[in-house]
Amino acid sequence: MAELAQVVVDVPTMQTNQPYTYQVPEALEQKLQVGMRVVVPFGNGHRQVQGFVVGFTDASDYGGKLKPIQAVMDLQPVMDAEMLALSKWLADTTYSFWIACLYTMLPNLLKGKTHRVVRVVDELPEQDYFDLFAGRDTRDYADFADDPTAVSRLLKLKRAGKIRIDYQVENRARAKTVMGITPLLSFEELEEARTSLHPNAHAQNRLLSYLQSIGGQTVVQKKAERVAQLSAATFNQGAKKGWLKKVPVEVYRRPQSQAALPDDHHLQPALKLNHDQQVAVDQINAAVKDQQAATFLLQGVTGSGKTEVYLQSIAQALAQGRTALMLVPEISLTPQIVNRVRRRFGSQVAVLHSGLSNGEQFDEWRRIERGAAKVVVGARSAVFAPLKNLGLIILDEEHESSYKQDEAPRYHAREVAKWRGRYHQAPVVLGSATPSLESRARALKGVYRFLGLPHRVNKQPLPPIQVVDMRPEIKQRGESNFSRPLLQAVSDRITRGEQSILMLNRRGFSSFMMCRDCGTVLKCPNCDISLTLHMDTRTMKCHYCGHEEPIPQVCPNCHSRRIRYYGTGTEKVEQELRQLMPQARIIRMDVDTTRRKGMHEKLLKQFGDHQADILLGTQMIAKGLDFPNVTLVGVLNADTGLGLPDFRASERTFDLLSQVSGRAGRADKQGQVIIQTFNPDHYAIRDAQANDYDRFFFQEMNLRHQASYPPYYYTVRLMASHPEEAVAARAMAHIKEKLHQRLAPQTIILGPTPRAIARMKRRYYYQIVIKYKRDPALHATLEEILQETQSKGFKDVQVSIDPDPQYFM
DNA sequence: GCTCAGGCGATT
DNA sequence: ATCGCCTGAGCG
Repeated sequence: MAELAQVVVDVPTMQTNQPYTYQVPEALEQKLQVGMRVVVPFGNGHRQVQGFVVGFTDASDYGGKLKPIQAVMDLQPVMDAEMLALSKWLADTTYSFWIACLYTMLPNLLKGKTHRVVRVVDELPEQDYFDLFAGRDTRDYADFADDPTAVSRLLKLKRAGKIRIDYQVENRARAKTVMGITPLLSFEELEEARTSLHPNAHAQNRLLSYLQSIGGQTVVQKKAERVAQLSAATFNQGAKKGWLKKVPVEVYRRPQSQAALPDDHHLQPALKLNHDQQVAVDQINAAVKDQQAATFLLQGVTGSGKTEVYLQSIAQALAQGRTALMLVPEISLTPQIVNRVRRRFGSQVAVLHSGLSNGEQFDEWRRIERGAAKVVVGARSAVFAPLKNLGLIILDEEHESSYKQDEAPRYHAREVAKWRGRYHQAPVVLGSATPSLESRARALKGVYRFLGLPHRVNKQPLPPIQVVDMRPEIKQRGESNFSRPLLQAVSDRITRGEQSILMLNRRGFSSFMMCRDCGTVLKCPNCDISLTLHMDTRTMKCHYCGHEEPIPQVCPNCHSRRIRYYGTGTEKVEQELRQLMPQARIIRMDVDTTRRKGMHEKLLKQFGDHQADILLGTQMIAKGLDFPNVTLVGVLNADTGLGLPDFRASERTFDLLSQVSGRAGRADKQGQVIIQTFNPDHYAIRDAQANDYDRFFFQEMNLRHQASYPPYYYTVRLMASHPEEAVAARAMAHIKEKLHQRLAPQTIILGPTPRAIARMKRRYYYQIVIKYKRDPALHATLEEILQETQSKGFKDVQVSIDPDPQYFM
């Protein structure tokens, strides 16, 4: 007796964050299933919204009259039981709206668009009818949206009952189709048709033979034209004569880069494993086979063949009839690893990442959902890939902070992966050369199972790392981004026809305008941060709100002309490098040069083809690249991140330096790494130089222990904002008081403090950081705070909660 | 998020 | 008395 449906509606607010009960009209009773999207009326007026059916019930304790579901948007559920349960868990643990979690887990196209349509229902004054409707009866409300006078006139007419505003939810999820043909006649009938042909009708004759050859199948017309060497006109004639019919055929929009890959008959075979790799693969396989939801930490130095372990483990999972999911930090950054998976597993691989168009994303999702793809490679959100019967989940570079989403829902892909592993009784493999302290500590405690790959596959030593102290360099030669040893090394490579990668660590860094006379720094009018100089557009930009203004000629404060830019951006470094080495060919890679789609791949390809001697870029060049001709890696400023007010600053610096060092000399040529720093004695730099993860780990663990930070404590960050600073501060003080009353005495509450960037988008931000080991009251207290800050005492105060934050700025 | 009702001051 | 704007409640 499932006649009432529980629907989560697309109204992301605290108050509506619960399923609403709707009647199921008789006509929909057979069609409707849990996990489908529906259109439901919601609220007053003619409003309708998209929603998700999350359950059925036969009774409701709601006092009012139940409304009926208006329409079903899907033929098949878009969420199965696993995904629904996961969405609920996600909402719960990240303190987010259920509806937001549902959308996060699905392709963008499944978020319906609502249109508002203005409809004339009664005689209008001539003037209004002419001005607003131009003689028509309906118009799209969006046409008026940015014309305030028109909007107010419309509202007046609406109050007078002359017009209505209707809502329409548009389902944007459509499969792409191409024209196909299906023979309508049997072999014999086609033969019969042939006898009545004019002797000169060669083309039609060939068409008949072709139709006979495909035996009733539907074929894409373009393909038929090619195979049978016929024109579209002949097919049209065939259709007219009733030999065949034209039918739309669903096709998948495949990402362009996929076209160039070899077909399934030319897949790359597995490589031979060394002993350590074999041990790792065996352990993982055993867990897959025995359906153990174990988490493995696979720690392997650069070049130790982690990827091959992943691939062979995936192969085993497939051999067991199960599917596999492999996550990589940001896929467009690592085309090489994606291609390796594709070359091994061919067309059963689906790729999901942010560079796909909505259509491509939707189609890859459908291939997975229908079981056509059994291996999924993707970035963070691919952790929600609708694979059934998962046998193995891999997170490569598990320490990467990009696995944590920095907007709501603030989930960590690692935790979602572990959840899915438990659900499917499948192992999760976390791989890294420099595991996060959290993961390594868990491996030490036996919570994760440790697998080590301490040796490089090619037995080559890691490249020597030279640390250059910049302090004497600057003293002797004045301001420069390049030390003499680095310049010498780069110029040696150019002489030898080899290549160099130079990395500028830009974390917490920007080029800003500063007046040399009065010290005024050009700041964003909306946010409390300095504007960044962008030479390409010749503007000053705010990286937080997008505000843009021309580069000033004079200081806005003292009108001095001596206003200059300050700091080091890749553009400025490039300029200096061009001056120092006019003969060098340089490719610059940063957010500016890679903004356009496909530029990333293009620049990397250019560099790979040796069209440049130097690849100069930000962190984005540190990961996953593998160019055999690169024998020098230089880090221009190793320590800009060290000074940040963030307990993970050292860990990130160590990771970055270790990571980037692995980029030198991976083939037969000996590589070299040069790190420029003002802190040559810092343990993160020293240990990275010595390639000593363990020493870094224990030193850093010590510090975390003393300061009660992860992995010894968990952290949660609470943020509150308001256009007025005092209101934000007062709200936070109240929240702190509440936390103090409710939380365990061992729990540490830091703050409230203004955030490092205290004002953003015209709002003032305060934050509280909670550190706890175990606090049974925490979850309920935070939920309560979210509820409470909806009340009138907290008008316009926005509160957000970030569990396990990756950044504290 | 959006709408409507009720309250209030401004406008005729 | 009427209009316009703000605020808060409720949405099934």
